[in-house]
Amino acid sequence: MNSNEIRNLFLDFFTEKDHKVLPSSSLIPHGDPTLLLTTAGMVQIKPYFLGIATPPNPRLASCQKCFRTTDIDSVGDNKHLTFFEMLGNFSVGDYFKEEAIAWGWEFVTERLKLPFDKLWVTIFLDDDEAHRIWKSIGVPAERIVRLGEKDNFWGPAGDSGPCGPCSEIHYDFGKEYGCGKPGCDPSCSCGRFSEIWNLVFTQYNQDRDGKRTPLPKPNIDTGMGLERVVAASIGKPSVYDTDLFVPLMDKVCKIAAIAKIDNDEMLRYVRIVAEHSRGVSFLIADGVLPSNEGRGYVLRRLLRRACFMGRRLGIKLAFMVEMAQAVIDKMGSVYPELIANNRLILEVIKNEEEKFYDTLDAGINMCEKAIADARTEGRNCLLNEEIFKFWDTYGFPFELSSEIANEHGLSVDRSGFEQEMEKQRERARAAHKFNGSLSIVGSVSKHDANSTAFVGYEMLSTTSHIIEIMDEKASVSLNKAETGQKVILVMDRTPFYGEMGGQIGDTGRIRSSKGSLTVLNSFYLASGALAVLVRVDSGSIAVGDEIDAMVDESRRLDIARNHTATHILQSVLRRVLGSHVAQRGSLVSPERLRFDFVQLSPISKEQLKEIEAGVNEIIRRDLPVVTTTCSYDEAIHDGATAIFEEKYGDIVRLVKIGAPRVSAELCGGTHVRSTGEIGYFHIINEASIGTGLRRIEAVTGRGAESFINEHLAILEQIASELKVNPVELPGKVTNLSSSLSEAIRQVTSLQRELSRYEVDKLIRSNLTAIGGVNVVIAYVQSMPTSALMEMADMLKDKIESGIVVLASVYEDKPVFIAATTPDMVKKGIHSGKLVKKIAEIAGGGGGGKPEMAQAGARNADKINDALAAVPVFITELLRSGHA
RNA sequence: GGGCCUGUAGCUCAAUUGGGAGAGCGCCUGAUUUGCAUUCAGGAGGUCAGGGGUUCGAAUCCCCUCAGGUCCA
Repeated sequence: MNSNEIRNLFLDFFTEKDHKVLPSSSLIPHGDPTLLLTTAGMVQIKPYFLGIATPPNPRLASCQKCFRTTDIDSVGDNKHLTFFEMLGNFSVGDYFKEEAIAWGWEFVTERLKLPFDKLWVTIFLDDDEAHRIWKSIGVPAERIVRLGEKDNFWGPAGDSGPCGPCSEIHYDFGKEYGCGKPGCDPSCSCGRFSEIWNLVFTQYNQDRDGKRTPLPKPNIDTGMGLERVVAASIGKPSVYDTDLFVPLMDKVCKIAAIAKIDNDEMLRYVRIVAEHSRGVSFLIADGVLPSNEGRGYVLRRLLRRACFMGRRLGIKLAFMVEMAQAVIDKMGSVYPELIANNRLILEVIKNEEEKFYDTLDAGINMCEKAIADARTEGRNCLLNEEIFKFWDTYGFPFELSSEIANEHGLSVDRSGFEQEMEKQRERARAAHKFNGSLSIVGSVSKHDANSTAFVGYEMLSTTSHIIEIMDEKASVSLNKAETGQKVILVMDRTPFYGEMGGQIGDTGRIRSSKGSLTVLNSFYLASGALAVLVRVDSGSIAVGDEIDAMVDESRRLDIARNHTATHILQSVLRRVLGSHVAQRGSLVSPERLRFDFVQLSPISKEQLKEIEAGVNEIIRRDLPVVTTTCSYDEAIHDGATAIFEEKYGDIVRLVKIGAPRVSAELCGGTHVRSTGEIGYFHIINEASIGTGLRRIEAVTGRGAESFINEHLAILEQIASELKVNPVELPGKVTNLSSSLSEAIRQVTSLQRELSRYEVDKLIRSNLTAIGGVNVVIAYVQSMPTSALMEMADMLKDKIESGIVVLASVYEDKPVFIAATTPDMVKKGIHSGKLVKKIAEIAGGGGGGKPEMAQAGARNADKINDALAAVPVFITELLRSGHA
């Protein structure tokens, strides 16, 4: 049986057992910032298990894309993978152990038709119930193995929460694949047994002290790795022998011109390239882009490892693009996101692969430099710290450093390198520990999403009742609030839009017979309740009060203009730049809108103008904006743009602009009725916000009006300052700037002229001889240090041999320059030492080179004293210099 | 989350213990008129990533922020 058959077989089987099949969710877990990537089938089920959300059906099944970074170094053996597909069936408080075990066994033996005598099961130490059930369906006791917490107890995630024993089905490939020891069973890690299915019985809740209490409604959570099951079904111990990998490995061999894989090392490299090419393709398809942190770094590391392994196989050219295309061709029919993002995937890989080769080139240079250094120091090895630094700081692989060193007859020390690596790991771990566990910010709210009716789409004011009052942090329940207090309220009906999908929350007013309140913000609490933050302006408010709630209408309309404009912008971006443009973030506030999206190449000024004009054209056509509700499937079938994954089975809200439409997006936000209401759209900023990501900020309506007015006012102010019409400004500014630089040129040249004149004067009036040496000491007019130095240079030229000391005041501070001709330097005069002594008298210090030095000081009134001391210093220096 | 490295002219990079911001390539002007990067002379081009601090004085030292690279988790 091949992978497609088994995938379908599984989902069909559980459909028969009244399970609802959920499509795979994205590899980027949405709504769970604590998770880097989707690591198991239960990730999208978790909210149902925790009771935060209601499942569409108590029995669920899925084939889920998963990605685990922990096994990255083990990839290439028979069973570890980074990217894999996980089949699973789930019971949310419905069936339990009995059914889970029976169905698991039925599927494996009757549908997969795995030979009965090849199957073993493991259970948790004291789980006698599981033992009884397995035995009752016919598994012989000698093939039921009891294992400890490490293997057969799941959870809790973190230090508390739901957890329970689990039970695994293992496939026995036979003695010839194992260690051959007599006691060999599924607990042995020799490779003879493969864990194919893990059934988790979530039946306890564990508190912080480790105490477990039974859950009233236990859950079932199972996971079966598709790759391993396919391997077992064809009786092969390696996942790489399945139809999921064979074509990819053939492709690697073809590119590397390998006729036959004839050693273990080569096999491992081929496997890694094939495995990683799947991972990178799927990550990019789900919206991950290379970066130096988080998910992006996982992607980058995977791609670079694959490139490096390819290199070791003798592949000289960039090849990962070809590999990715092979993955897309193989898996695209099951995972359409690969096909939808085909171009993006190839382009990202191409860019990243090129960057990696740059890193390698830079590394080769560093390495050769280090080898040359080692030679000159007479070493016959490269230092551990050096090689580690190449890897740690510049990403240059150890293996390459080692190769290059060996070519030059130098040795390297692998264990030393590993030690440095371990130190690095230790540092990271230590830093992690102190951080502690994150405390989840909850609220005391007893309400959830169903407690409040949101009527804000149809009306901007309504009567309603207060059903809950909490303090500002939602940590204490209150019965009432008085004037001056800031509290959080939940109402049974609300017109206030809670911050969601980038659109910020409404503000407004609440009035009752007893009080008057200002609504400062609207948002959703962790419980799902739609709440408002209010300030009690006068009177009081209590639970149960009837109130009138009114949204700030003009602000709401500003927001609506920006939100509808955001939808138009997205559709125009796709038209102008291409269909790869995908939303990565959005902010809709009354003042402006911000839109982040995937775009690998920079956007030209012309394109930006075209985008802006395109949006305004749609605004002027005054197209109707229509919102409808329908099922998720209908919407997607209708060609709507989904931004974040909606929950399966949800009724979604679809916002369509125009007919024939220019945009259709799933969106819960508030919009204008027709595009003409937006008035005018103006882009105020466009910038890169990271690899492959760009951001556009824009204003509309009133915001655009005030933006343009402000800018026109600035123009007019400048024009009146320069006494010209605004249209004449460009010419005027060009003239001004060129005449200014001309003036500056003249001033510097005149200054130089003046200095020359001054120099001649100083030679006549201030040249003295000290101990037979020409010395010029002068206090000159204010000028910057560089001008003083030029003057000192001129004086040196004139006197040919001797010492020059100049003083001046620049920006209220004394400045000293000392300059010495080369022959006097040889006689022991150091300008730096001299100028330092001089400046010290005026409360400063200085230094410089022997020929020329500068100093600054604090006391301008001491300059004359300082200069008076110069002859003494020179005499001293001359004496000690001669001695 | 924790390290390490980098940020200077359009590009590639220098700048010694803190002391006058530079080179090569490219660009502009003028000569040269040539075997395919001709040569020569002159010129423009810099918030030394940004902000704060230490100092008489900071590209240089310290702190923070931003951006890029890289490793570990």
